[in-house]
Amino acid sequence: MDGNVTRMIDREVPVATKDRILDAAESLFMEHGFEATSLRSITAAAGVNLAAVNYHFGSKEELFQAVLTRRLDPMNQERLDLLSALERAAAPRPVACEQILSAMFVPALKLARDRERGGKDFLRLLGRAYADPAPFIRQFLSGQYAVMIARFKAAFAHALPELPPKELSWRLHFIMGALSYTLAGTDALKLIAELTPAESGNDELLLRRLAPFLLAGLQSPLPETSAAGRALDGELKQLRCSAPASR
Amino acid sequence: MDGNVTRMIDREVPVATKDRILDAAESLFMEHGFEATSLRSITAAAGVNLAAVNYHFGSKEELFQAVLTRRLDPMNQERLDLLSALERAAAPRPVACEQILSAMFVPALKLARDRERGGKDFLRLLGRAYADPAPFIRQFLSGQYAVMIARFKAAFAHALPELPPKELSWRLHFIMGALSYTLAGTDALKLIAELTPAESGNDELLLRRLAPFLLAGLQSPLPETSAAGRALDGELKQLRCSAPASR
DNA sequence: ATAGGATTCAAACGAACGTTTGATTTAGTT
DNA sequence: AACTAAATCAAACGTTCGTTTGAATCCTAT
Repeated sequence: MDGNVTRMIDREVPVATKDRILDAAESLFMEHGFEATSLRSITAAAGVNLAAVNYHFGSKEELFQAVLTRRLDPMNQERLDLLSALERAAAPRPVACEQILSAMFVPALKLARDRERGGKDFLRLLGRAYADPAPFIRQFLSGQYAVMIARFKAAFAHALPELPPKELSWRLHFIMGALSYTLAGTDALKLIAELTPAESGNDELLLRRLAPFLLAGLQSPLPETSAAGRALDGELKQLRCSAPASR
Repeated sequence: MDGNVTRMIDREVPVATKDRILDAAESLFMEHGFEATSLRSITAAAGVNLAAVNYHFGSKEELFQAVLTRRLDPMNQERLDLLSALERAAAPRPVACEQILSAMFVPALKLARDRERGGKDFLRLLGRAYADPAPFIRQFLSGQYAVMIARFKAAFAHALPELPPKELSWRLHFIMGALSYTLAGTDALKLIAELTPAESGNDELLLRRLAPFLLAGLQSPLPETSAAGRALDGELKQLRCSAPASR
């Protein structure tokens, strides 16, 4: 339709259409979610023909997976490389918790800063994908993360030898929850409203505040000896004695 | 279609259809999300006519809000009542952090246990709604939670006088993230796979492990003095010096 | 018994969806 | 220049969606 169709810059002009689709899909999936985003809106935003998605990617689901894979694979690989470097540097001793956490966060931060390669749009999309009920998304993420999670769980287990494995699993679960929710940036509650716009849009600032919070949680005492655990005990005991379903 | 249409039990048979729709919608919205759930599947599961939703609720969006309101309003009211009771009992002194947390968690636990009134299905739906990008859902939740969040934020501010207000906002944000993610129970990652089925399905056990984790995060040192903050600093300094977008 | 409002029903509405088709254009090889 | 495979295109496919309609039915109050 428009003029600049074939830009023969230096090298690599393999499939401009594919990348245009991926960029548009990344932005629109981020904004509206998977189900609420139509292929017609994606192809219109990308300036390509409607049939191009099915031609290049096969289906809408495969397009979504391609959007995730494009940035997730390098980021997770970088996380693993960082962790390996930390483990080598720590010699026979285990890597400290805060350093393991930094190996998880730094690649995410790096990606958030890189505006030309998706930037925060992608992190928001990723955070949203974690909470999506679609089975194909859950399966896909499980596969993508399996090895990385296993490596990091083992590292944390060495750093926190006194923590039972099950407890560690729970805490990693909580960490992923806080991470994905904050990255998604939905903020259904208006907690962030009182922060300045510059702050609420700054992923780096966000992760730098999240890391200490999660580190403290990781190193917290076991539920049986925690003040919170005992407080819950007290309230629940009352609950059990009172009417189970009053009103 | 079937036989038992008009059950004249004691009192209150006002609108069985409305409740049947709400129950079916709660379960299906929980399983597939808002966009991916059709009114036809809801009305079929409820055993009512397709037009009943628009007749009784007006639209699909209003039905979704009705599903949330039905259980959210009483739960949030109970949270406020609990917090008020704690504040009265603590006299002029501020309520302890762990008790404020318990005032947030106990009503959720109570609802999770109450199978007859939605139980965990509703909590999973709620957790999913937090992460939904649809504007009408975000607006609705903001309105529902505004007063409760304000009250609890003030309580935490009194319990943690040394914590800057902005930092408290962030930490409440992280708490809501971990809470909604764990309640949603999507678990895109296979962290929970190694737990026994009895454990992974037990919301009470989940919240009793989450509370100490979050309490530790709330009481953690400020980012500037935290080990995690310093670890991130170190890694990021390297990052800034190296190539900003290599490969 | 009967009028009248509330509810249920089958049927259809137009719109939007993901996907497919077959012709047409583009780019690269011989 | 002729051939071929890859890529793009307009158009249509069949399906499903949320919503509306108008008649049939149920319940209640007179």
